[in-house]
Amino acid sequence: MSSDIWSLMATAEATPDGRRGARAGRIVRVTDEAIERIRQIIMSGEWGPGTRLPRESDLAARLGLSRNSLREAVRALSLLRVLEVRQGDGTYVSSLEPDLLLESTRFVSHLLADRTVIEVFEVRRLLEPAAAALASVRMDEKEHATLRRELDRVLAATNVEQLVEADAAFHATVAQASGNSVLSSLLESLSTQTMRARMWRARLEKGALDATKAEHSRIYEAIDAHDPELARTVAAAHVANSEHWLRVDLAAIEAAKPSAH
Amino acid sequence: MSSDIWSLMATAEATPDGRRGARAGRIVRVTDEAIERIRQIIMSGEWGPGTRLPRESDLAARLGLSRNSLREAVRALSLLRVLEVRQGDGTYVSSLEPDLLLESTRFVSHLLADRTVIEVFEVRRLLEPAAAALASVRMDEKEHATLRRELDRVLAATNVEQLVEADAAFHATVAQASGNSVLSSLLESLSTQTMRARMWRARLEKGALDATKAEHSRIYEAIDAHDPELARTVAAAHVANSEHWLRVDLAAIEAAKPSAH
DNA sequence: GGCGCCCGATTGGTCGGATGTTAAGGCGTT
DNA sequence: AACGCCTTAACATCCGACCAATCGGGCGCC
Repeated sequence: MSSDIWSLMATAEATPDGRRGARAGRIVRVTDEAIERIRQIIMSGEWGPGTRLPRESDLAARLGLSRNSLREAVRALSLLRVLEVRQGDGTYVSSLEPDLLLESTRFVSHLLADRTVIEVFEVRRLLEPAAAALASVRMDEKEHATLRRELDRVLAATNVEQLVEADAAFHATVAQASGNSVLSSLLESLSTQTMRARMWRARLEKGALDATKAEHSRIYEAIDAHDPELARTVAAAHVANSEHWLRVDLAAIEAAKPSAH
Repeated sequence: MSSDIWSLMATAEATPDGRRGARAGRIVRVTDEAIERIRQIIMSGEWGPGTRLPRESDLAARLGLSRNSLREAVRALSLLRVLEVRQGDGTYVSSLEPDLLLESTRFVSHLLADRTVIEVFEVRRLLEPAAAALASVRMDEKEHATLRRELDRVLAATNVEQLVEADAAFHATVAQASGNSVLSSLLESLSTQTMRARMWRARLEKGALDATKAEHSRIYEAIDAHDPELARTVAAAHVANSEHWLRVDLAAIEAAKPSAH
């Protein structure tokens, strides 16, 4: 029923002999239990952002497992940006800011299959216009100047590499100006470099470069005019067009394949 | 500039003596390098979904590190649902389906601070109406009957636990019926149990139970009528109201706190 | 043919130790 | 007194080896 598998993990106390309570016959790996225990401690507030954890051997003793197994748990939580390990110093709870935590989403989004990349794009189509609309009313003078520079870089770019880089920076600036860090982090996580490269490659080949650059100008102008509805509209149009070029590239790849049976 | 820190990791070949190329003086932990190497191998297509990896000792040798360090890397990728480890059998690449990969997002969303939970909700407000609209035109007869049952469970629920459970199931059904697995996975990841419990608790205390149940009925009816615009509207209203009750609960918690300095 | 036992393969977990890195405090110089 | 160097203790990093738990398949027995 409930799909929150982590919540189902046993949270039984570690017994003195190091064995864990195998509730209902379900065996639990000590490392997974440690991961869950640490998460619980953080969620309980006992360890807030920036807290320094006990040193590995002490924490291993407290959780009732070996240092090596604990290290597996710490490494996993470190990849999720929940913990921050500094060699020679100690292990700390990260700031737990959304942009940090949602980096893990970026990590896995690179691994999505071509089929699901289209679905990712449908989600972007929902988020990007909202971010542009928010940015148009919240953006201050400083961010404004930055966006103008990013736009100029997009307009000046000529090859795929430059285009991808400038395009990413432009959209990141808009997203961050939305004032919603979850929204901007999610948006950045869902926009991978490979995806961007595909789109720009297709556009270059089909001679759609100037049209796309013009779309960026329209977004900038709408935000510059503090017009949220216009910003929403032009951003939506831009994403829809981007999706089109992604499909073009995907179709080209599909056609090039020898197509198994 | 570029925030894709993983891409910046050195991908130098492991040298015979096990040391890694410390390019530009930057030290790289062997485990982090192994994580990146494995990701690269999967992205290259050499290891597709379901592929069985070489056994730990062989893979450790190939990547030029010890079995213990490799296990840290495997454990981390296992938490991200990229790898699937079966004791006594072997380690496999997971299906890499979005619902699996995005579970990591659910894991970290539990750790977001109260302040950012509001931001999460603003994102849900963007996604939920779209999911309802999609569901209203794509949902088939079977899913339809399921949704009807889930609605009845919501209407029959009386305490917070039942409400949270039934509510989660109802919205999950709608999201999955949208036909976009990325959208539904993201939506589920952003809706934590604690968040739901807070909202329902506030609604129970303020006597807003029947009104909220009616909102669920409206959503069901709109989908039943295959009316996407109506579904979008009632879903948006529902999320907006939910956000209101979340704010009520957050304010109550804030007021209860002794307020530091 | 079907059932059950056994064995090889593989991951799970632990231990002890050698090594490199870091922060902090003491000490000398300026 | 202020600054910079050096020592030292604390800590994470990494390794090799060992045994336990588990799974899957093969073999033999019924």
